[in-house]
Amino acid sequence: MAKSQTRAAHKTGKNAREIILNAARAEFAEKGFNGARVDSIAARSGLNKQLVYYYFGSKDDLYRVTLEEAYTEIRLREKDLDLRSLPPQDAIVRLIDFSLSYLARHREFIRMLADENALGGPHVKDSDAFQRTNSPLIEMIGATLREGEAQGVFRKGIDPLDLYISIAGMTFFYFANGVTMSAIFGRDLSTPEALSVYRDHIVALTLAGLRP
Amino acid sequence: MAKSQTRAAHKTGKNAREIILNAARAEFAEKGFNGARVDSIAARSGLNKQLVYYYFGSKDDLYRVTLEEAYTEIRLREKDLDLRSLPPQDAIVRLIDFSLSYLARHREFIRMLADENALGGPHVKDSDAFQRTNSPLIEMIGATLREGEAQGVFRKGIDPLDLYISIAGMTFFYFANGVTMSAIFGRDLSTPEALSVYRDHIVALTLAGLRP
Amino acid sequence: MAKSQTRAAHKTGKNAREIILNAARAEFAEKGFNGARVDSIAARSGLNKQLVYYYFGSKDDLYRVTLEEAYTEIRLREKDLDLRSLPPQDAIVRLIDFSLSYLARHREFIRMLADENALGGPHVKDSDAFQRTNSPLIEMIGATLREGEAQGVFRKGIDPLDLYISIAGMTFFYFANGVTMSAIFGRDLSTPEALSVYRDHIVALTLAGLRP
Amino acid sequence: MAKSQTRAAHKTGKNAREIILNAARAEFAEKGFNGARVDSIAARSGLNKQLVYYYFGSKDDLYRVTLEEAYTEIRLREKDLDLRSLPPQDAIVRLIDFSLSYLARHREFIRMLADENALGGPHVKDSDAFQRTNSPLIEMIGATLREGEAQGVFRKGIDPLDLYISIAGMTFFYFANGVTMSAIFGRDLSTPEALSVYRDHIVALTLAGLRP
DNA sequence: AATGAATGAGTATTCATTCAT
DNA sequence: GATGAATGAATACTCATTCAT
Repeated sequence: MAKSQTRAAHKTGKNAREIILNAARAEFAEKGFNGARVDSIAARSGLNKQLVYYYFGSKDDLYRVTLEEAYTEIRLREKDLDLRSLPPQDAIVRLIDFSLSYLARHREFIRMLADENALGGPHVKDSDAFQRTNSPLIEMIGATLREGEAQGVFRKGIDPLDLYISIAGMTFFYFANGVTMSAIFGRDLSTPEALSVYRDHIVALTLAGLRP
Repeated sequence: MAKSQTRAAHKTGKNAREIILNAARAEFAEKGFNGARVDSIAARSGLNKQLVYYYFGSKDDLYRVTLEEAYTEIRLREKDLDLRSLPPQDAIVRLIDFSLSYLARHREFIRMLADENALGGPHVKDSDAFQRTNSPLIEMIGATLREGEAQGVFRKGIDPLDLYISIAGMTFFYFANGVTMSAIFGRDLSTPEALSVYRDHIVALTLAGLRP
Repeated sequence: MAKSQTRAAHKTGKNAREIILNAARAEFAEKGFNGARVDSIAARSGLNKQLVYYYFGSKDDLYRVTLEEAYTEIRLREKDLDLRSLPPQDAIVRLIDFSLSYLARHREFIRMLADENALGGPHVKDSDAFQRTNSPLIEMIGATLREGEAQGVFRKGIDPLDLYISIAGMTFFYFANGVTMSAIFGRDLSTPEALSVYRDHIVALTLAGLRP
Repeated sequence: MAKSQTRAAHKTGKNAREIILNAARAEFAEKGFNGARVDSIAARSGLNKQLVYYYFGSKDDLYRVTLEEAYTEIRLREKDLDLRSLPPQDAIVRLIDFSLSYLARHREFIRMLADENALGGPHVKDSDAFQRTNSPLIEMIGATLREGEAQGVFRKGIDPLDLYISIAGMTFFYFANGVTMSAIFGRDLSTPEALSVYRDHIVALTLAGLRP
């Protein structure tokens, strides 16, 4: 498989850099930064270890780039959300659903984010890209809140970043800490049904929580 | 320092096992499971590496026990919460405040939990202790919700576990992912003021969110 | 089992020293000197590790004593052979059969002897006991050969030690190197049938080989 | 010395793999599998420890390959014996002399074989190479025996493998267990004279033993 | 751009042995 | 005699990184 992937890559003109990044994302997501092996990333990519160093310089740099790419991607998706075109309450629901579905589909993003934070953020701190990829989200949420206030459906004085953090917390935590919670509370949270029930719960809680 | 710690331990009758566990908690919290070094744990404890193996058998087992102890401790504190003695809304506020202050004081718990989950829960899965340390919290929250319903201050049909997860999510995420969020949104979330503002936000959101 | 063995030992008055020696023989035979573990010997004996040191001082000394005991035992059995009471040719057959059956029953003796020799005999060299436990065998074989010569059934000039070595070689090697030989030649040498055929071969070869 | 050996190796085009194998053979022969140290093998080779793992994967695998190479070499020499070109009795003498001189010159082969068998053959069992390196010897001995029968100089019905084992036993045992035998019987068996006398003994015993 | 070979510094774990009681 | 606790010195094995081509 590795071999054919390489060949395919050569044919399609896909460059080695991108192939390595994909392999790195998978490896880092699975094992964390410290658990990941450069050898393993090379093997996953079907290329050799030295190319990893040729393109990325070090394991730390590779991790940083992988993280940046993950953030870049989610920022792109957030732009598509277009919350402003929706009635305020629908906008909040869409935001919650987007967050849940994106995280459900991108476990590797959860893993990398949790890992990076658990380690104290050493790669984020070294990166300019994070500051530059200013999220449009806070502004969009701010506009939604103002519109909701104007329409009388939301309370006044809600801080958009705090709201974002609370929504992100409720969604991220569900996936990120599902393993220990399932173990402790004896309820399987990984089923679509459990997720659907939880989604309705946080939608209701948030919408009601924003009412004047 | 190491020597005097050992001597002090001997004087106070504290046993080696406990000393090692404390050192392990600090090391694992700081570096994560893979980043932690058994050598470093031994050095922190002021004892030698072989004793770690004498008492715990392996790095994995030591991690598991450390995690179990951390859970045991939080369960003890949760029992003291005594939510039933409070009016329903006050009980929810106390729950949120407890969660925030416990996590603020026990960053090592956050780190270990995030790390364990990021790695897929390998130690939790091997442990019977987790299943046995049934949390009294969900039941307490259930009673609070029922009382709130009876008094007409809470909506019907709220699932206590879902509520717990959403509160835990909002609080845990704030601390756990603070590093990347501060970096991306350019607001320092680690100040007491920022925390206080956020606390008021989630208290308001949750209380309003529970109203009928 | 370990516990009951200890208790049994105490009841029967069997002393700890002997129990440890039995455990050591089994462990050394199974794993060789370097592969054997003092911990494992203690566990097998049902006693604790420190007693091993109390009685034997070191792993090397324990090995030496175990080897000496093994030799002492085979010397005792050799004395019972009483070759002198048999006609010369019968005596040789009895010698071969004794060697085969003793080795078949005492694989641990084979293992320890092979191991000690493979390591260059470090324990034998430190032991006075080996020199003192002068084997009666060579003298018995010498008498048998002289009697055979006198009766005209054996050639002259056969050295009893050389004969002993050749017989010991043919018998010892069969058991000692059976594993590699079975693997290489694809014939299972561990069956009673294979042993019986081989026994007849070396009896015939030796008796014919001694004829004038 | 180590350095110059490496350089010399590079100059002569000898590759690292072969250098390591030579070092391994010496170390394993001297200390046995469990007594041998990977560090020591690396030091002997003048290369570093990690290369040992790069080329061989593990200590066990290195041992297996070393053992296979030792067998491969003796098989090559056995092919040169060309017993069929000799009169039957001379062929047997040549077989005995080959066995004695090969073992005398290759003590490391004796040590490794004894060690492997004493440990129960763990490496032989994992190896396909042993089964594949079918020895030509048994067939050659078989042909010699048939020719001897035809000429009336050998008895009928002698099994070639049994004969091989008895000869191998007499020769191997002399070298393999010489240390303990010298210690017990008080005769130095390591002198050329002692060997020469023993050689004549087993030649005479075997030839006479094969007569009709 | 690409790769087989090589290495410094570590990393969890083991083990014979001793201490203190 | 007997034992739980403690330790110095290894020991097999790993891993990010670099060299040479």
